[in-house]
Amino acid sequence: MSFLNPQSWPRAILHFDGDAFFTSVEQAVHPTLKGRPVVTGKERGIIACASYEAKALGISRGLALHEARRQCPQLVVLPSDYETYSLYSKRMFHIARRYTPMVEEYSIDEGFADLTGLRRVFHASYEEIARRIQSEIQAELDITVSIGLSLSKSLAKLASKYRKPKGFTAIQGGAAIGEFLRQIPLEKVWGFGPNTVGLLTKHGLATAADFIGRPEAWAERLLGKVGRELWGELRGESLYPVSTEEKPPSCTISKCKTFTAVSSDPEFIWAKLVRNVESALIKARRHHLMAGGAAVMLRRADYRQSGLETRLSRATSASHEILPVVRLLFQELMETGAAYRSTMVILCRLVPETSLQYELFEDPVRAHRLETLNLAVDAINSRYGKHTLSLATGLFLGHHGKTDRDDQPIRKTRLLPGETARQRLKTPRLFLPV
DNA sequence: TCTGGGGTCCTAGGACCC
DNA sequence: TCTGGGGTCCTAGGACCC
Repeated sequence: MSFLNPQSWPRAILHFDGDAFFTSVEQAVHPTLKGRPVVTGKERGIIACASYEAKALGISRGLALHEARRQCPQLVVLPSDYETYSLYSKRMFHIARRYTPMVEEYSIDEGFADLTGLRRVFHASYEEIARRIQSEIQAELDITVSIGLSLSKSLAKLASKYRKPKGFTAIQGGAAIGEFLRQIPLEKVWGFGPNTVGLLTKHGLATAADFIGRPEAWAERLLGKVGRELWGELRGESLYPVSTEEKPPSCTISKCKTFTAVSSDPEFIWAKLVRNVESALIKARRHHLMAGGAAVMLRRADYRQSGLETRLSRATSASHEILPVVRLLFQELMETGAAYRSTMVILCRLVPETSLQYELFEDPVRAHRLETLNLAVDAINSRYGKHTLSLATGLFLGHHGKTDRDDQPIRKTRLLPGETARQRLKTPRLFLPV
């Protein structure tokens, strides 16, 4: 094993991480909140982010609000304001992009930048460039970030978390890496979750240094591809590139909601599921996406989960088209008498909206498209019959309580216009209960 | 964490074809 | 009809992330 020459920066990867991002933005926008214990998450009753002042009083993320208020009566509780957080996020990434276009927006409050090769351009060391980015963010946005600078994304991310808030940690080459990783317990490593940590602990490992001290082949044998890659990343080999690609609109949209109390009432549970479907569809339409498949998951009182998934005969974002399908899945899944605590719907196989269905049913009709739309309606009606849509809706309304998978009216119904025999709704498949 | 909500990636194994 | 090998596609589910 040969660590890299201490003076060389084969790669200079920066990770910047907003300190208590949501509450910091709130304090920047409302300076009177500075120095006070602030939390966000009012709308959900659970703390989404706690300012450092709140953390100092023992308030942490995930805590129930009533509990937090009891502990700390002077707590300032705010609803999440994602619009503003996104705006600050954009500004933060914009500042990083003054130095390089190689910036990855990893999440709303953290990102990577590949600074490799910029020393000459800015007549500055990588540390100086990183510090400039850090101080410009603070000066212009009035929020702080913690910085990690190292040879790979995994190391940079560990470094930025090492000192917070407003931290600056650079780990370059050789002995520095080994020394640093000796202080890092396995569970801090990006990519080691509870299961992996458990496995590694069984093999006698405790720190990230222990991990990279094992042979590469050992890491790969035990943990597969991810294990080999992390092994290299932690030794300073940059294997995960900083990706500037805009995240393609996600392939799934899911909505889940936990009931305030568990329920075994099918009508109640169905109503909750319908709400999930509607909000998932609203999101889909906002992103101009249509779902080509749908899945339903129910979580039982004992937290076991089961679900069913199906493809749609064609993509849609119309609730009157999706709900009958979801109803089928729900009926198949719901066990009479069993108690449930949450429902989830997943819209999958999302594709860009082709606009016809959406325009037709959801939008105010625009005059210049009227003719096109009418033609389309005529075409659908003449091809599939005027009951095409009412069949689906009636199905949803009229078969309450039916749970037979071979339910004839359901199986035979042409759920969506445009379906062929091959595309017909497949028999739902069971997800294994967890 | 006694369990919130929204995602991504990887892999084993089955289906299907030649 | 059975057997075998090999390739590809798809899916379910695990694990992990913020």
